[in-house]
Amino acid sequence: MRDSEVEIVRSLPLFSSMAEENLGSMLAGSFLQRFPATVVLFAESDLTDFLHVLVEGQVELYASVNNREGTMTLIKPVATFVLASALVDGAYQMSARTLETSQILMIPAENVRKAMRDDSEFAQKAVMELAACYHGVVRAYKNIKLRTAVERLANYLLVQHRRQSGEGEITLPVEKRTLASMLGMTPENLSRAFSTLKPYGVTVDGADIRLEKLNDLETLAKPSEFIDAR
Amino acid sequence: MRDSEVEIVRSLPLFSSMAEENLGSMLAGSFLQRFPATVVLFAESDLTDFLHVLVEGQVELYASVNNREGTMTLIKPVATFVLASALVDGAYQMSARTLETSQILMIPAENVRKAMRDDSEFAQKAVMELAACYHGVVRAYKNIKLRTAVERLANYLLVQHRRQSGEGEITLPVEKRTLASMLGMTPENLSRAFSTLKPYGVTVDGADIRLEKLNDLETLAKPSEFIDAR
DNA sequence: CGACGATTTGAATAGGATCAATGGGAGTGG
DNA sequence: CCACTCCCATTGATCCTATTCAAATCGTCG
Repeated sequence: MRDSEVEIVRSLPLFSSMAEENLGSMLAGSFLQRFPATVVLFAESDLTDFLHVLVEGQVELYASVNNREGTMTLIKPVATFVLASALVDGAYQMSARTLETSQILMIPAENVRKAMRDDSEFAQKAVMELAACYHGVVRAYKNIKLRTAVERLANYLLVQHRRQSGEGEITLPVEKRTLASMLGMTPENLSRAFSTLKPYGVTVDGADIRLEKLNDLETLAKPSEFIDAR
Repeated sequence: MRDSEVEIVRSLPLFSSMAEENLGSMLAGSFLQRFPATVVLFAESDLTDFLHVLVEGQVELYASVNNREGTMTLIKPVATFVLASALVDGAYQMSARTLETSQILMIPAENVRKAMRDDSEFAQKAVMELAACYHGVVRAYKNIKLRTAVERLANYLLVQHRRQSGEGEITLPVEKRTLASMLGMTPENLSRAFSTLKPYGVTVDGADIRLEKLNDLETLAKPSEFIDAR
């Protein structure tokens, strides 16, 4: 591994306060791999070989039941994923695929578990990271359980607007069908949800969305600090 | 705190390998409290003062949006809850109420955070516990996102049957309206879901349920190792 | 016994999914 | 460069699932 790659890892809060030697030995046997789009990285039933660090590109975590499939979450660089699975030494619990060409640093799960045992600083950070992941899923769970499809879309748009700070204009970071799946609806229904939001100042042009009545949209969406990410 | 109470705490995997002195200092300032049924213990926006250990009774964790409300999970003795919130020193993220008269051991969250810093064994266990909690919510999320109401009920019945090992007979451990909320539907819809399951050998008599065609029910439910708890 | 809440049932409605057909881009190969 | 193909997105029609509103029944507890 190159120094620049080590730096990327080091820049993540999870690894920031790890002792140098422990970081080194954890990264031994790790490798950076490049994947094209649409590649399945692992299935939910696979044993967790690696903690993944998405360095570039985009990854979708999804789950399947029968022949239904749903997006659990989207990963953007730079971030780790499947930390919980890597730490408990079991199945991944979710499947993953690339949405774009991606670079992923793969750290052997066994190394991560060893690091947790040997480096108490890292264990602390792992606790914090896991707690944040946990609250993230709790938010997603509340979102789908307590809101309608239109409300979920409206809140999604508001969150994106805050993140992109685009002054009334945002660009969807994923294909609409992926967005639909993440929001727990069909692509058809997402189209209709956008139509429903037209009276609230939402206009759509491909992936470019204009939000011209933010106040009205907020009135509809009723965003909540305990569901919507900052 | 009495020795018997310390023993209860010690019996939980989370605290099992904690050094004696650390356990002692963590429990300093803790107290066992008795609550009647239907008492709100905290709201999702409250700052997390205590890690809770349910010693006896039953507790519901729930969330509210607008004036909609939904059960997130049910806690049964002996178990801790809101560990993640206690560790990160923020809001609870979920509200809690007792469903029955309950005894709850309340451990100051600050003590828990200190224990995590001081006791590396405890930090390890916290990681494992959090990872398990995380996977628990992921399961719940998949369940509600990928299954219909009838499927969720069918799988719930099968899980209860396995747990109660009642040879074709189970008893619902909660009121039907609470079960409905946990399964993400209205009480009316739960009634109808039970009716729908009649052809699959499910007969209802109050809280007593008989499952007379387990194979048919499984065919309908299509249980999944990665959604349904063991 | 009477009151209250839980549960059930019925009817109407709403929210979403499915099926089908059409339009639109992006990429491919001629 | 253009025609072709493929997949995404949209729209319409219909169906199904689940919620809402209303009313009746059942149980429990004071």
